[in-house]
Amino acid sequence: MNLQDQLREHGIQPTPQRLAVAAYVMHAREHPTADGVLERVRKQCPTVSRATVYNTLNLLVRKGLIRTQVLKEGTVVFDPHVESHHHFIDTDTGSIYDIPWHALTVSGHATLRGFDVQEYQVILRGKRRAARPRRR
Amino acid sequence: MNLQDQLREHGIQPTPQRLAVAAYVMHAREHPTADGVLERVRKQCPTVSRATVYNTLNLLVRKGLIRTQVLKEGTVVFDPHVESHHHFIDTDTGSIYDIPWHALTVSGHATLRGFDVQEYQVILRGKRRAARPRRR
DNA sequence: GTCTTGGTTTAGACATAGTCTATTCACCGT
DNA sequence: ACGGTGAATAGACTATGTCTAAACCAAGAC
Repeated sequence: MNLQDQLREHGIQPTPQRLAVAAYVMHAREHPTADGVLERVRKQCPTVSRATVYNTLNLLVRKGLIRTQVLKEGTVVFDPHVESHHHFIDTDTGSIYDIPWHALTVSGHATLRGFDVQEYQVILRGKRRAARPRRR
Repeated sequence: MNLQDQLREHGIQPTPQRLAVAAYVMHAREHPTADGVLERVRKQCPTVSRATVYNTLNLLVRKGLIRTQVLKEGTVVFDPHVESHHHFIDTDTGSIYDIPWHALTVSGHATLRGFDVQEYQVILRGKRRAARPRRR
């Protein structure tokens, strides 16, 4: 399905600016910040304003196409991966990696007295290990 | 042990301003922000500057007396609880609660390919349940 | 074709979190 | 009293994010 129809299905009028923002953020792997999206989108659409990018990102969040995550100091990051998953943060570079939901198991959250847990995630911090050399 | 000696033990010259900041933040239960600490400390020490509060908080973090946590949008919060623990965030009020380390168990983090996990915590979100009425 | 209308985009003002700098202040040893 | 070291202060500065008012644009009514 093309992006234009995907926006329309969620009740979002597809404009060139919104398409540019959505095209980038919905396929981003690096958990961009709003100003990161702005910078990137301006390469293709140099007249786009900051307000439009912020408005569009918030709109995409309200419509459930992307999520925000509080993982960096001082700024929110956007994540096109809307299903539950965990995050690993490289303490050297600040890079954020998605960890699949089923890679980790958390127990005990259902029996916490006085807390009605609706969602949770594990935040891991450490160093990215060099990928093991692939055998030919 | 009194606070003054505690600061000195960590190589921090105790000044009235630093004592006021430390006295508050080291016993705070509500995970205050820097500006929250400023506001509170000014009640007792109205001439204290923003820079001093920020400097002191950062100093206490560097010396290991408190920690920062990235749990709120747009701002860091301070936590006097320096040992590993988890956090529950009330989605209605934004209040943050500490969850003891042993209340939850996470498995799978040791076998993640390509990630050298040094620390982790679980972030839970939901609603605080009314405390069960205490029997007299 | 022109007018109107509703939603969109824009620039810039505003708000808040946090850092930095230059000056002033306070304490200590001489 | 004097000088020096570190701390505190006010205010400038940067960055993230929101808000507002005006300009813009596309679609339908005439």
